[in-house]
Amino acid sequence: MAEKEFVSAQEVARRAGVSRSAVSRTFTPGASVSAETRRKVLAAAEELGYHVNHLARGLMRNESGIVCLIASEVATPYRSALVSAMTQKLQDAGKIAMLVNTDRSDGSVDAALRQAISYRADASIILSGLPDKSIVKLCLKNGLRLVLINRDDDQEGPFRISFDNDEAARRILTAFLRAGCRRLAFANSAAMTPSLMARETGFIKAAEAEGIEVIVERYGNTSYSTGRMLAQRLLTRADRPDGVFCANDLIACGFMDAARQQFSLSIPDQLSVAGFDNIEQAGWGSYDLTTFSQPVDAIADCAVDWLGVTQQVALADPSVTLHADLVWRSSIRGG
Amino acid sequence: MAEKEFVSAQEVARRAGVSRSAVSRTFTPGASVSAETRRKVLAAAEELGYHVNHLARGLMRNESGIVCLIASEVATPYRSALVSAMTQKLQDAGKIAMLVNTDRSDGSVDAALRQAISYRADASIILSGLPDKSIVKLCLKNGLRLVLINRDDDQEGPFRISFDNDEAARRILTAFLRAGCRRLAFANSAAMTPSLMARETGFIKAAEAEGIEVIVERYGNTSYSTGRMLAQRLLTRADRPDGVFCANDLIACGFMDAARQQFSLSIPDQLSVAGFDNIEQAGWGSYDLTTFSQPVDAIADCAVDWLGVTQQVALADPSVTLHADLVWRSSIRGG
DNA sequence: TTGTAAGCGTTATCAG
DNA sequence: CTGATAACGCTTACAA
Repeated sequence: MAEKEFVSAQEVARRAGVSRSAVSRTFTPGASVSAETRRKVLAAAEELGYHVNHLARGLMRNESGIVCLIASEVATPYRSALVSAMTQKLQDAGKIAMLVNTDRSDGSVDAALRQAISYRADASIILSGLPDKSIVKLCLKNGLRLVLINRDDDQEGPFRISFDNDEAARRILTAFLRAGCRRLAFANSAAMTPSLMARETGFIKAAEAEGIEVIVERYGNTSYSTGRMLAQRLLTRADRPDGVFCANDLIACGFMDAARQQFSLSIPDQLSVAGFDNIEQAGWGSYDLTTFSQPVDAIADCAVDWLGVTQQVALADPSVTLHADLVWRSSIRGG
Repeated sequence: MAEKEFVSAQEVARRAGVSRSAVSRTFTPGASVSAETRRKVLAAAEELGYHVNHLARGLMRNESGIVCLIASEVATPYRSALVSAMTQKLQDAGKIAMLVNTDRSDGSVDAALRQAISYRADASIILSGLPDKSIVKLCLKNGLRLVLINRDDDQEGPFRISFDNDEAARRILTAFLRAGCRRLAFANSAAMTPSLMARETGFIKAAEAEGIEVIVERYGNTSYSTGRMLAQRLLTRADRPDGVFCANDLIACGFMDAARQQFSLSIPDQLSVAGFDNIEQAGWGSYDLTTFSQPVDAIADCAVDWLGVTQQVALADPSVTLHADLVWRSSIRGG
């Protein structure tokens, strides 16, 4: 069984008693075809279970309808929220997402982009990692649009969407000071991606302007367990910090759990904590974390809108900086 | 700029001074081509930035290399872990994942399958929801393989992977009894998907066998906030339960937070809680939840292996039941 | 091993 | 509005 395989426009045409071009036109929005022919074609198609072959269509039109999503750590709350929003918006725009997981190797962003080229994707949205300059040039030459999320690098060509991390750092500093914190720390992973580093340096600079020195600790990957480890390191210091800005929410959650369970600290009375991302768990009762929201829907909208724009315009405005809203909860003592 | 578009095998052939079939063969594993020609072709391809057009290749071979992942609630911890594992394993098997988000509408699983047919996907893996019988038949007729995850329905045709929920229910009942719990409850969402219902009925039956009646509460969707709401309902009862099996971890986390914060209950001293899925957060310090692990890697392996199998074998063994391991943590009083 | 030629299922062009 | 015909870029007999 099952050797019959797919049904083609040819067969539909025969069945409906029309030419194959009539069939094609019926399934091409805005093509001129009479209501009667259309009806006959649709009936025959339904009966036979015909579906336009997007492979062949993409071959002809040089536009596959595929958009490649390139990401690592897809199971992470923030990343998965982004993937979810992206797939949704792409579908709304009539596109379909191809998801490439780059967890394994390091040069895999480049490999992912080659996949995108091979499938003649209309665009690639890079949610994590950074492609090599040469492959970027290759993509652009091939008409494959590139969107870079959360990368403040000075890459040429790709459309870049990122957040104003400096501004966020300044705002959270003010909040810490108003809460009466005296010894501030920044809890970072050792990943040193642009956005993480921007938060770190932004926080340090903002504190410097107030004459305060920030204790910085970096360790491991950007995860919950890293947060616990950072708590271990920061809270055993003689000059124990009383206000900690964590590079993201995952780290903050780990930090809070360790602070409470291993150091019996009360939050926010003895320790104020802030995070970044506003992942779902930040709103959970055990954390109720003050953090910055990176509105994934806005990012997705922004990216997908840009895909719909003409090439001319696309090249004109190569980047966008969004603002991260401060979500005030109870992990910082109220002013 | 960028109007040059993609480079074809034709151009590579010209550049390398060989026929276009030589180029094709060079990129077809196991085709007969001399080392010398191969070298020339590879050099020319590299120089020109040639990439095989998978659209055209798929058209010829009737095998696109695309596997469609159909899922709702992709941002959820369990679901995103599954998506991550699936994409990884598919890539290892030389396939590529197309992700279709079915959050929006209800009949969207069917729509997603139509997409899969249109792109001539080699298979579709349905992570949530249930397709209509007619579309399933259409897929199968078209040679599109179907995998159904966590669906114990009596669907014909698709390969089904699910967990032994009954067994899990029996085991957790034993644990509750050993912990000295007297009044048991099952906290479920109103989604009533097969796996959720299997856990519920399995738990009820197991308790019945011991002469115990289970309080069942169902509410809303399968989420953290539902867990809080269920705590509200269950913990205000006159016969307040002291052992609660939650349909999944997300519900359990919400339940625990509400139990502690709104009812000042100590877990596990005054209340034992168990969940299902073993999402990352179940292991976080604030929850340390006893739960069942649904090993996403095993599921993904199982699904992807089946895709590689010949059609004959594929039809022979239409389903697999995996065992969910009990992950013992501190949310149930120790025996 | 190599090249030639015939498809794969579309869409776009161009007469009618 | 409709139908033939020529691409699109590739793979695969078949013949050399």
